[in-house]
Amino acid sequence: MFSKFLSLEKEKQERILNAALKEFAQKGYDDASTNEIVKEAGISKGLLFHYFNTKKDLFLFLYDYSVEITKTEYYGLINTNERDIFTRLRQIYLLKLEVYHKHPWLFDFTKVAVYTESKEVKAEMESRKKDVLSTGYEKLFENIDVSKFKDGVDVKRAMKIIFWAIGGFGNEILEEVKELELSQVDYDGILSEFDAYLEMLRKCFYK
Amino acid sequence: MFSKFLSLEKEKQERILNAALKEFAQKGYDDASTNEIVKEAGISKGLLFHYFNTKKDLFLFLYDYSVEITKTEYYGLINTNERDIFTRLRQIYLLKLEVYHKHPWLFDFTKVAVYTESKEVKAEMESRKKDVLSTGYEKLFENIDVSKFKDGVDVKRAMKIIFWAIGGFGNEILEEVKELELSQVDYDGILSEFDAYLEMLRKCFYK
DNA sequence: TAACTTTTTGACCATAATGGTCAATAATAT
DNA sequence: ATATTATTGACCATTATGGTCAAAAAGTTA
Repeated sequence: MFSKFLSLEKEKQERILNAALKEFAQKGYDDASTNEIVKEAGISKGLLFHYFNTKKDLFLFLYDYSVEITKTEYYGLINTNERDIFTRLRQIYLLKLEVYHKHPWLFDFTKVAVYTESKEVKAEMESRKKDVLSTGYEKLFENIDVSKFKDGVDVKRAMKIIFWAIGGFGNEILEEVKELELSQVDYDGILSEFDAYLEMLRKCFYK
Repeated sequence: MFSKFLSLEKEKQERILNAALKEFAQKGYDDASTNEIVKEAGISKGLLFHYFNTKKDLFLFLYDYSVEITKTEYYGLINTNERDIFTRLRQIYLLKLEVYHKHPWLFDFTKVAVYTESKEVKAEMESRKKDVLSTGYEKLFENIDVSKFKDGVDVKRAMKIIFWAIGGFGNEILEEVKELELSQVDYDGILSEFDAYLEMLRKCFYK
């Protein structure tokens, strides 16, 4: 069905995909404009509809594509054998940073798609959401070794604090990094800053 | 200039204001529709333009209104004499929850307004931003008593962690609470949950 | 070279939505 | 009953929408 599109060179595919993800992520299904997408992607109107019949088909293709990427490049790579929550979350956030760089609008798009209220696509989204991977949020905390926490610490709450703190740090970094090229990012600086925070939290909650 | 609008009954004013704040907050200046606003506010098209000449005037009025509210009902009420960071942030977040309830779209709108790229209003926003109140973020941490922190703790980082954790908690609550009526909100439950988190953080970082 | 296939274009549709107007109606005050 | 004010919504020109399609450009095969 999308074979024509899929046999394009990767670079062009990505350009179109990114443009479309961005537009939908920013405006939602109804308000997203195919004109904007083709302008941003640098292709003609006709070509977009040549690849993806309709706006709706494009949207649903993007969703399936996003789920696939999320599975193979994010959730699928989370190592649930790592039972130390700090090491685990460290790994996960580095992963997320990478995915973010390769697909800057993927997470935003997924969120918009899942929560869309648009009549045109809601039904299709609803049926897709049924066979979705476990939310991932659960996966973050799956099989964590709780015996490492100090006695008397409410582990659930502690994990939430850790989660929020890392999320806050992550968002701050993401803001800074969003515009930059991968090569411009000071990975080492970010990492040592990150580790300083993890170390503080470890001292707070671990034995 | 907006005297006609300002002499309306408060209830109607609020209805119009909230509808407009919501539409602009959700779609940004360019994509916001005055038709949507009047529909949501339950007034006729003509009336909106009778009160606020143009879409642009409405937008700028809303911004000034938002700044005013933020000043008088939020930043202005922060007690910087309270030097304990936990007590301070506790107070601030309760305040924020209240403002959120009275004006659910105010914070989102302000953000959208400040970051807008729309040609129609960018210049006016730029000049307004100059004489803006200190960002508030600074005010959160102004005059905090750092001597209460454990020796050897990097206070700056600790405060960030505290800030992120509270922000995370706050957002979670906001999500839950957004739709509800003020009377339906289980303030006591939220508060005791909040206090449990604050207590944990206090144990982490205070002497 | 020429014939044929595939990819790509953008001017062009009907339709719908946009910000804004204004004569006319309804509500209120005198 | 008259004058004033508040409110309506059909209407306007303009712009944007998702989608089409004949034709041009690029690529392939001979």
